Amino acid sequence: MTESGQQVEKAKRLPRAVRERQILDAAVTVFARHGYHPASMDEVSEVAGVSKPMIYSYLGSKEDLFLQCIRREANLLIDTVQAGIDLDVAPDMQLWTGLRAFYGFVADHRESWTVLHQQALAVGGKFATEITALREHAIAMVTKLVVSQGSRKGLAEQAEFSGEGLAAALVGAAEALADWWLDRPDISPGVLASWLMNLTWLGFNDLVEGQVWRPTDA
Amino acid sequence: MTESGQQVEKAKRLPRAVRERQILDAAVTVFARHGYHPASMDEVSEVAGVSKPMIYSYLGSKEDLFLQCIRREANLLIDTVQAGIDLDVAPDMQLWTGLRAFYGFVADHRESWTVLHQQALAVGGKFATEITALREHAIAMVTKLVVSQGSRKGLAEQAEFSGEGLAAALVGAAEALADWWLDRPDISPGVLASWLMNLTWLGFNDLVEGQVWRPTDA
Amino acid sequence: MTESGQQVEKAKRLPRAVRERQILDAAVTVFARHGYHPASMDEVSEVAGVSKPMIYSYLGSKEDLFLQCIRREANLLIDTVQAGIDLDVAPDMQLWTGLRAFYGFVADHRESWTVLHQQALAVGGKFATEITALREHAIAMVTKLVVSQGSRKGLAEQAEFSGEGLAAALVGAAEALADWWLDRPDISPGVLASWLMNLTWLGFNDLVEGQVWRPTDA
Amino acid sequence: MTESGQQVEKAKRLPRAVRERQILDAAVTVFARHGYHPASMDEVSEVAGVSKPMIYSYLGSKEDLFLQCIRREANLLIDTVQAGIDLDVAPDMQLWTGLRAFYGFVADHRESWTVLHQQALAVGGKFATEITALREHAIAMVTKLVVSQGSRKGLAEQAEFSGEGLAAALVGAAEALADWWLDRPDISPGVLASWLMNLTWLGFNDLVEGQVWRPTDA
DNA sequence: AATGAATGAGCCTTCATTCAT
DNA sequence: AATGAATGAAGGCTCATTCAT
Repeated sequence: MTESGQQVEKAKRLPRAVRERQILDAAVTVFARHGYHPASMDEVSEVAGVSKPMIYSYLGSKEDLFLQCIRREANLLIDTVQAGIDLDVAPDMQLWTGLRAFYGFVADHRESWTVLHQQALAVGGKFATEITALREHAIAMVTKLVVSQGSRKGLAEQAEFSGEGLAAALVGAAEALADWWLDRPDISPGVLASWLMNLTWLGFNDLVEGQVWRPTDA
Repeated sequence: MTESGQQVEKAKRLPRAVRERQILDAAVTVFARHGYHPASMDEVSEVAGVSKPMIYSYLGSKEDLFLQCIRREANLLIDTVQAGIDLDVAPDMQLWTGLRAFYGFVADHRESWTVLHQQALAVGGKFATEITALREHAIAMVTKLVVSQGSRKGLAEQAEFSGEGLAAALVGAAEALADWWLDRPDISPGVLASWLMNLTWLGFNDLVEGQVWRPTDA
Repeated sequence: MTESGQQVEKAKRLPRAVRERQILDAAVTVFARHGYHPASMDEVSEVAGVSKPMIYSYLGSKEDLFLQCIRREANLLIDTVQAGIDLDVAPDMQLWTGLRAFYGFVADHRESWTVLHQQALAVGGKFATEITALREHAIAMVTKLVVSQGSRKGLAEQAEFSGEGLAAALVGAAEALADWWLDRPDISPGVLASWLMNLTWLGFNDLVEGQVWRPTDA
Repeated sequence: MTESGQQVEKAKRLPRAVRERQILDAAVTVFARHGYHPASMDEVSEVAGVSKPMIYSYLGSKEDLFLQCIRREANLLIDTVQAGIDLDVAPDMQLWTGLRAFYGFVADHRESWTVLHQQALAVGGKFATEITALREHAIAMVTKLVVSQGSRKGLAEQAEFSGEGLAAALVGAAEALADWWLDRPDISPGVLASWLMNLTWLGFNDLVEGQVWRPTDA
């Protein structure tokens, strides 16, 4: 009050775009904290510092709000991973950089990851559809890498294996490791990614025999 | 009438244990159908064919009820898998038989699996704790196999890998594959288990080069 | 307490049918007092001496509740009027007795009449449909009387008049007179009915006998 | 720019009177569409193409707005009917021309009629008072005609009839016929008016000439 | 042993109304 | 003069839980 004429106590009357972001941020926090159903619009409005009618006016119903949270975070995840992949290197390195970017995202956006991974699926309906699409996106990316590696090695796909199945397993392993990681924050994203590479790309048996997969460069 | 004090005229009046099973069965169905929060005690009582006060009298609150569902199904899962593992064979075969038993359980108890895997975690609190314990049980089992295989091969655990981390990833992959499988019922449990063995035990790269892991006997 | 062991303070735990009647009675009162939209379920529950969940459990939503009020009162009105008509007398006397019964109903059930006449139509939707049906029932009854009187007098219906239109006007006049009457309670139902008979029946009789009023010029 | 200080660049900035008319027009439309309570100020502002604060600034609260709608439309109705009556002709012709003008108004201003007849009464309070006044105005006009016709015929008002009651019935019949007419637009206002004249005036004339209908027995 | 009857509490949603620009 | 931004207050509806029979 002595140093600055600027009063901060009333930061009201903000433009719509800003408020919408505030609300979505708050919603992600609250949905991550309680899950969809137990989360109350009251708590969202409180955390956002905005009255409930604004939420309804700007973002629509609770369902709409949740959906927009999911979409925003899902897109952020996709963009982050895609930006982290170096397309000019060998398939294994592409996978590794993608995984590293993925774990980076999880570390930087724990709430987003919680909402996407633990909450949205359980609710079902439109939300599960959205998450399923996200996962299928990931599986498709991994499948492409797997197939391209197969080609490089001059191998036609073996009938008894499903590239998509393997990719689904790999993606599931990556997700599970992310959850496991949440309580062990002292491990770096790169290390996690390496574990997965060694487990799935190289195989446990090779590991046992002393072979280790390592990033060629970064 | 002379031989038995039990009268037949009361089709009701079932012994407590039977009622409790009826109720738990109904609860699993309803929780799998809607998830914990949206599920209503009314629907449980309706599906169980039992009035609501009986549920409260026998099994306690909604939270208690859900907890007992989880525990019953978790124990069933553990028992089923444990019963499926042949302890007299090599570690890889133990893992394979365990996985096969796991997928058998998922196929035979879809509702149980849905409740355990998709719902309980999302609710958090005591429930998540319970599920986490279940998963840690699984991880511990797998870790033991992994370590024992390492010993057989005369290898000290390498510092840069966490047996538990690898096991967590493997368990996660197995769970993810179970979900992926729910929409593709034409694949047999054994085949799913083989995929996982090849992906994690043998490694994708070995696969590509023509090595394939196969069950030695069964 | 000294004179009677009977405690009246807690008249709870009544059978469903009784509660339903209590609730409907209260609802008619409240809807008549405020109209459909401003009426609150809270007030209905308060007037009924019953908690809100019972209303929803027994009668359904606010819309359902209103609809059932309308239907109950409409049927009561129809039954009352029909019971008041002596079918063995001449058409004019049938009309008169019907009107007298109608005004008797309005006098005895002011709230019912208010709900039926002033509120239900204004709300529109299903409710207006219901009221329209009631009115059409009344118009049909009157039309029958009008036509039978025409036949008695040996008159084919004249093309330039619509029996239904005349009946609608007559019914409207009767309703309007009922409203007008609400603030002048010292007039007896029979007198009101006589007024209407003199205004409309005498005119109608002239029509039947071939007299027609026509504009003299324009 | 030299001749006029008014700039053309502002398509907005309309004079207050114009804005008020816009708003009232929109309000009549919206109130006719939904009724008073379900109508929202948002919809009014949207239909009017004017922001909500302007409505409050120019016309006050929702209640004020509705009241001014009613008053404007009521005055329009009164003026229209009064303008349609030829005061130089016989009473029956005056009534007929008045009715014709009334039905002309209903045909030309359905929304106004809906608001006045179906909505305003149901809301009660000030609004019902306003409508009651309108109706009493109509009844007074008709009563005057009725009495003047009685005088022309040299008849003192008979004690057992209330000129006002008869007029109320006639007005009610006219209103009811207007509603009935809304779904049958192929009939001309003049024909409707004729029906009413035949139904009520002929009867009234008999009354004036001493004929009285009486119940034969009860 | 078993249940119909009953409710306190809370949540989603909307609306009339005003403030600050 | 004109409006986007903002909210207090209230209403419909549901649910887990218990009481009295």
